Amino acid sequence: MPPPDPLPGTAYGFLSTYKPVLPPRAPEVFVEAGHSSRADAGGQLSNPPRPNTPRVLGIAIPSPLRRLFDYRPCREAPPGGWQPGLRVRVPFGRRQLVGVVVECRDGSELPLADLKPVDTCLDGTPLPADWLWLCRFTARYYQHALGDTLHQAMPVLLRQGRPLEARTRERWQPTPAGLETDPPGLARAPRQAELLAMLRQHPHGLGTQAILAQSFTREQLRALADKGLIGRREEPLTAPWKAGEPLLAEPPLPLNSEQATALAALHERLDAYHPCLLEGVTGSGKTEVYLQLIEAVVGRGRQALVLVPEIGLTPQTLARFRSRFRVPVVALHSGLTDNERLDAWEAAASGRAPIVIGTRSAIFTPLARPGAIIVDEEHDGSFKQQDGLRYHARDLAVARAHHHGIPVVLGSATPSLESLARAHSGDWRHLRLTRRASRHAPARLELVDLRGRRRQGGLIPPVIEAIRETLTAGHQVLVFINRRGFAPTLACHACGWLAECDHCDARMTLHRQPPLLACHHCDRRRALPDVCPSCGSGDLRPLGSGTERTEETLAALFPEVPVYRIDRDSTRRRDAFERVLTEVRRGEPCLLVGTQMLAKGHHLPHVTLVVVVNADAGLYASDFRALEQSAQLLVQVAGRAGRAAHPGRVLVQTLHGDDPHLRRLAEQGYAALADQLLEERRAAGLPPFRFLALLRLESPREEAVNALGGQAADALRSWLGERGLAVDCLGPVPAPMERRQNRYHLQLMLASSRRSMLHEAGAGLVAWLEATPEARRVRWSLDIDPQTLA
DNA sequence: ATTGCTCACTCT
DNA sequence: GAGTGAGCAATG
Repeated sequence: MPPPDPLPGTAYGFLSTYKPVLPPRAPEVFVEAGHSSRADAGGQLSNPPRPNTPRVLGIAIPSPLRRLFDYRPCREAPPGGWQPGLRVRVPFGRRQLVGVVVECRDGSELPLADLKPVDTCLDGTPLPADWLWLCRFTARYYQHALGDTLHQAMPVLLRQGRPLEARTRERWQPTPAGLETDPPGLARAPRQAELLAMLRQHPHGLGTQAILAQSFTREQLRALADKGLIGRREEPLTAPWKAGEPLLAEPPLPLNSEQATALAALHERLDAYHPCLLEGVTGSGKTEVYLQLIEAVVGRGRQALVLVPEIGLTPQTLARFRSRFRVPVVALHSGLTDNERLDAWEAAASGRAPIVIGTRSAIFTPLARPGAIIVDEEHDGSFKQQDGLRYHARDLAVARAHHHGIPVVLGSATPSLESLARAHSGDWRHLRLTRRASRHAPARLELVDLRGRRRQGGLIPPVIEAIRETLTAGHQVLVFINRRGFAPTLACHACGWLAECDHCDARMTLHRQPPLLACHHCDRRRALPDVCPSCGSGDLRPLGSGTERTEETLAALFPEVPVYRIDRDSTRRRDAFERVLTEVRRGEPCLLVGTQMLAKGHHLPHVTLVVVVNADAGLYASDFRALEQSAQLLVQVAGRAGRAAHPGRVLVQTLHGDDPHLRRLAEQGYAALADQLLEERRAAGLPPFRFLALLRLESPREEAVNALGGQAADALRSWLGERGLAVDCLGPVPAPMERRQNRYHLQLMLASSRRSMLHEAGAGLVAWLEATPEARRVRWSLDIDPQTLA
């Protein structure tokens, strides 16, 4: 029986039965461990079951090739027999690669004699089945090569063939002989006697690192061990938590009635697939609901996986989880070494780590006893990978929860329209938290009309006045401006010349620290010209404002108050950002100028005024998600204001103060705007009411992309017609920024209200591209459910 | 993706 | 005639 559709009506479920149409492939024959093999067929009951010995292994190779390669098993079979999920070292062309067994069969399209044997099997037991399932699902859903998917979903050390085993740490403790009074053999060894005395104070033993830190030596340890006075024990780095031991290190916070209702709803179904949208305004206590859900899940001996946006895995977030629980909280973030990452993966896979928290790629962490998946700030764009394997971790979380039959909670103050549509339709449970802990209603957005006003560093006089009042009252001000650098570009006032990048269809951003022109699309840099390169005039002026210019203006206007700038340029040093935040949390009046790095996640309790320098930048972008994303960002920024005892103000500068969308957001809030945007999306036939796939083509040669784009569109259209597929094919059209890094970008859009048809069309298109010689000279990629059309 | 091969073209 | 680089086919 096929599994129920995890996303009813919009079907991920069809993937479980879907077979690509082109190119023809041998049917997947899946021989599970312990089943049918010729060796077993004639086996006698009295014999122990012989390990499964297939004649052919279908192996996924780390390469972009969308097919398996067949090998013969090596002489030495792994202890449990040949099974999908085993890593093998294989000869591939002139190289040796680490691949993964995906199929165990008895036949091949090729004569068996033409197959090379596997070199060695690297695993005693297969990599976790849940992980393999997720990778296979991902490869099919995103139409990506399975070998590459598996490769990317593995920690680096596993890719290199390192065994998957728990790293251990040595612990030393006294033996019974060492515990007796006056053990022999130490009369002339005072340091050894001291070391033994120290170890006798620690009945559970001490780690080698701790002992060496006390300036004892390995020789002394070895000498005591040789005398039989101390013994060595290996223990895993992450200690297992045993059911029944106390789980919490500190008591849970009391819940308000909304939180209690939400938590009760989650408790109702902990043993089944249960997708929930937790829509909670900033400061309404979503995290506490997560923590108490995790408590219940771990209390039942299961594991919880928490996904957070890239920017959200801060030391504070982690500290909150770690201080609540006595059990280990394993964090997966970009700062880990390869060894640490492997340890974390192993701890999750073995079940020793009850709580795993990480960013996008953490969705591929195997879990021995999955109990719940939580996606915090589910609307955040960083959950979608934007190159290579273009997966969406939130969507995979839902598919994975369905596979495991466990709850999945998607939390946000500003849910994506996709998730809202599912919640509205009743497919997902909709839980709401509307009350802030601080009693104040969330700050309203006040629109401030920029038209015809003199601006200083992007700010108009009444706004500067409001900043002055707030600082005078002893509070902090956050100025949000989504543009790095000093000014968006440099212009010649004599001839109208603008600083443009040679390699992209984009203006170069003017920076002052250090002074240069930089392209934010290709990282190309140029020295500042003294005179206009076009007409020789000296009248070159910055056009518009970025963070540096606003910082400079504010520093000049308010010399008595510190101004902190937070953007990618100012926080390049690892801890710079954290240092500023620590300083800001002390509560002295100050000005914060920053990009969206500041808008997300950070608690800034002393900020009572938020200024948005220009709301229009994102609002009128051509992308169909621009409005949704701008609204989410504005609400997130506004959420920084007035979290403490003071209600906050949010001033939003705009040239379009009468824009109906912006008005609706300001007057009625995000949910009201979201409802309207959903209606507009429905009318326009856009997601979440129809599904998109975007073929991107890219080449240094403009003619090559244009020719291929036209051919692909023609081939696809006639193919769609033949098969009677209800899929629209739009384009080819140049990408919004056609030339980037001297490469030309073209795209072809596929749209359908039926996921299965879209998927079939995508598979057909990929097959055509793989069979078309011209496509080899153009870089192409198919983006399923594209997040942006850029 | 990576490798090795062929063919054409340059420099000595 | 050796040296180099673009284009291409194969990878089990």
